[in-house]
Formats: sequence, structure tokens, C-alpha cells
Amino acid sequence: MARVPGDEEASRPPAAPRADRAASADSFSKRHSAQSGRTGRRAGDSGSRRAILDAARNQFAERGYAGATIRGIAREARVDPALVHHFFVSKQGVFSAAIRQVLDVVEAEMASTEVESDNAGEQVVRLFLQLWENPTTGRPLLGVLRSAVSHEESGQLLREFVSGEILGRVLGKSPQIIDDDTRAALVGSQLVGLAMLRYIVQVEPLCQLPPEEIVRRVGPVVQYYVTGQLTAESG
Amino acid sequence: MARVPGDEEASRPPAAPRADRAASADSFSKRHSAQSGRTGRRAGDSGSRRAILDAARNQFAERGYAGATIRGIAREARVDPALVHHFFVSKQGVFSAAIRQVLDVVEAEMASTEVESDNAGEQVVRLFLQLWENPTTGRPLLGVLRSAVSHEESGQLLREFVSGEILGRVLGKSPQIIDDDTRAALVGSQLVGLAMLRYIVQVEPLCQLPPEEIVRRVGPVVQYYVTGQLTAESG
DNA sequence: CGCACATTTCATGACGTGATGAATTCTACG
DNA sequence: CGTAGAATTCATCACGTCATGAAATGTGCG
Repeated sequence: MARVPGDEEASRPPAAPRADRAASADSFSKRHSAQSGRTGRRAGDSGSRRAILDAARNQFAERGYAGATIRGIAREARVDPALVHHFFVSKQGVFSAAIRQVLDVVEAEMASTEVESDNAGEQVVRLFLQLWENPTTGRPLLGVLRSAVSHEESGQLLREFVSGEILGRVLGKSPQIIDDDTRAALVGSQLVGLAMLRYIVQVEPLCQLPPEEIVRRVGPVVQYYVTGQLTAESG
Repeated sequence: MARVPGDEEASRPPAAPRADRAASADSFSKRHSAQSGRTGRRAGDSGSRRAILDAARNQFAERGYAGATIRGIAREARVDPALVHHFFVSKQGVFSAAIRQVLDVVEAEMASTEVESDNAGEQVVRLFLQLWENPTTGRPLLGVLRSAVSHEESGQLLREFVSGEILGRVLGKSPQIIDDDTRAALVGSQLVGLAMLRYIVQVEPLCQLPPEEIVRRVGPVVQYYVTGQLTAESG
């Protein structure tokens, strides 16, 4: 049990082939545990790569970038930690691979949803909530938001979302000529705050409210930021 | 240099008094470096305890609970890491001590500021921004928010702020009988989102805007959540 | 002075982390 | 068949983390 890094005595040559190792008592918990000896490649399509990505999304979503560990991801994927490095090189590599792919889906989703300028507010909030409620997109988003507070690349992604996606998609429909970037940032602040309190900090009344109720209450605020009025037909 | 935990040979009795150690080449960077030999107490009021608390606030503010380390705090305070443990027992202990004290100031500040019900929106946003702009209160708040995404106690503090402080102080002035907790949570979501984008993620137009500009733009939204109308004199 | 106590540092333990390199097994292509 | 390469695991390394216990040095009280 005692790990002695500097032990020079009894250092068996690492090149010695070993075939005498018995099952290490927890090998049953690994993928393809039933058959297959130990170290080499498995037969057929093991799906390990995908399993790692799924596990990574979960871990990053629940613990954020700093809190997630390669060992934890490997454990959840029932795979050796070194395999994670083999496929994705580094921790940053797993993160990028796990997040980026789904971010494209999010972007496409937003692109395919037409936002009418006359009640953009409610539509934007509805779309935002749909993305968060759907686990496929929601968990990676959770990962980005959880990581954004201390991981620079995640912060950058969030910045790009606010400055790029919101400004382009939402405000592009109702251009105000001036102040567009500020309006986009204010919309972003309301949306990010909503996600923080509903999905991360879990403030009580908020995380129980049905999505449509939130749409009804927050929609006008987004509308106000975009057009300067509470609803389209007021005034 | 090589650290050998299991080294049993050459283990000099730990009780042996040592007076032959020369200055370890970086001892100048410690507090009271000029005078004083090495290990014991320093003369006069060293202020180490306060230095540790200050350093802790900085570290937690910049890296969050998980990212901050006792060694990092000790380094910034120019103190041995063990001293941090001596004063505050554990990492959680430093965090609590560093944060709690200032949170009382925040609470008192909020209690002493009267919120008139007729333009509560702008007043609340102004007070919120004042707390964040002032480093004395702002940096601990940064620490709480940065930690809230992954540290349970910080999340709890944030929940209590939204469910307690906002509901009691802001909505207490303009009671709506029904839905108070939901209104408080919505106000909280806007404020938390604002802090996230302005002070943590640093979205461009937002963190340059003068506070009063933000008050003017976000105030009506808070007012809307509280009273259901954009301004007091509309309608 | 002498003794209890607070403050300070050192040495070390026990453990977790990301990363690397070699060994082994399987697949695919010639 | 033979062999290049992909997939998988093991054994470590080097380091950083929180935490503890003991030793050394100061202060203050009787």
C-alpha cells in the first residue's frame, strides 16, 4: 500500500512481461467486463469514446471544469483514465470535445427558430428555457455556466453567446441602430441570472415554476430591453 | 529535493533541536522578515490574523472556493500555511471567517437604507451596485458568487439572500399579498445575472457602463417585478 | 524569575490530480 | 499470413492539496 517513489531497491525492470496478474478484484466494473482478458483492445465497437464524452458532459455539468476530474469521468464511463488522455490528450481537450459539439446544436436550434419582432420577448425566453430543460442541450449548458466563473474558455463562450448570439439573433430582428450591444448584454444578464437561480443555485419558487409561467413573467422584461416598451401593443 | 515518504534510513530523530539551519533563501519574503530568527512568535502585534483574512478574501474572490488554496492564501499573507490552520482550523473555516464578517456589513447596509415603495426599482439596483463597486463589500460578494456554483455553503448564502433579504427588504415595502416569493426570486435573477456579466464574466458593454446608467435601465425592470408596472406613475 | 499560553514555522503524512510511456490485445490492410 | 496501427490498461511521475504534530520563540501573569 505504501507508495515509495524513490524506492531504488526491488525495482523490477519495467520491461518485464507480466502474465501472472490475477483479476484485480474490481475489474468487473469495467466495460466489457464479462469477457476479454485485460489490457489490449476489445472486440467489436466498444463505444468507449462516446461513453467518455457522455460521462464528461455529466461531470462538467455537475462539478464545473475545476471540480471535474479525468479519473471521475473515466470511472463514470467505466474506462481506464489513460484512455481519456488517449482520445482527447488533455483535460481541456475532453472539455472542448464534450461541449463544442453540443454548442453547435444550440446554435443551429437558435438559427432555425424564427423570432418575430413583435413579441420577441416571450419567444426568446421560451427558446432559452427549452434549451435548458432538454437534457441533451441543457447539461452541456450547465457545464459551461458552472465553469464560466473560473475557467477562462468557458467565460469566453458565455461572452460570445451574449455578444454574438443574442445581439445577432434577437436584436437583429428589431434593430435600434444605437445601443444594440448594451441591450443585448442586458437581455443576457436576465437570462443568465435566470439560469443561475433556476438550474444551479436552485432558488425555491423559481425552479418549480412551469416554463410557460416564467415566459409570461420574464418575457415582457426582455421585450422592454429590446424595444423599450413592455409589450408590442402598448403606447 | 527528492521527497521519499517511506525513507527509514537516515531518519534523524525529529526531537533533535536544530539551530544550524541557515536562512532558507526566501525567508525575506515572510512577514517581519528583517528581524526575528525563525520559528517562534514575533514581537509586537504582527497582524497576521488580519493579513490572512484579507488574503483569503482576495483569493476566494478571484478563484472561488474550490480554486483558492490555503497555500495561496498563506503566500499572499506572507505567512506559513500552518498558521492559517492554526487560526481557522480548516479551509472551510477561513472561508466562513472571511465571508461572514463582511456579510453582516452588507446586511446592515441594506437595513440602514430606506427603500421608498414608489421608486423601489432604481433604489434597489443602486444599492446593489454600490455594494459591488465598493471593494470592501464587493470582493467578498465576488467570492460568494464565484463559489456558489460548486460550493454548497455559498449556494445556501445566495439562496438566503434572494429568499430572505430581497423578499424582506424590497417586497416588504410594497406587499402584494400573493406571489411575493416568486417576485423576489425574479428580482434576484436580474440582480445575480447583472453581477455575473458585469463582475465575473465581464461582458463588454456592461462592465464599462457607469452605475447610474445601469440604474436607469435596470431599475424599471425591478420595479416591474415588484409592482407589475414599469414606473410608479404610469397607468 | 518561572510558568502558562499564544504565535510561528518545519517536517511530514496521506491522498488526489493530470500526464506519460510501455505493454498488450485486437482490427485492417497488404 | 504479416504487420501497421488503433484501443485498452498498468505502473508510475511529479506535483499540489489539506491537515497534523512537534518544536521554537515570544508575551503576560503570579
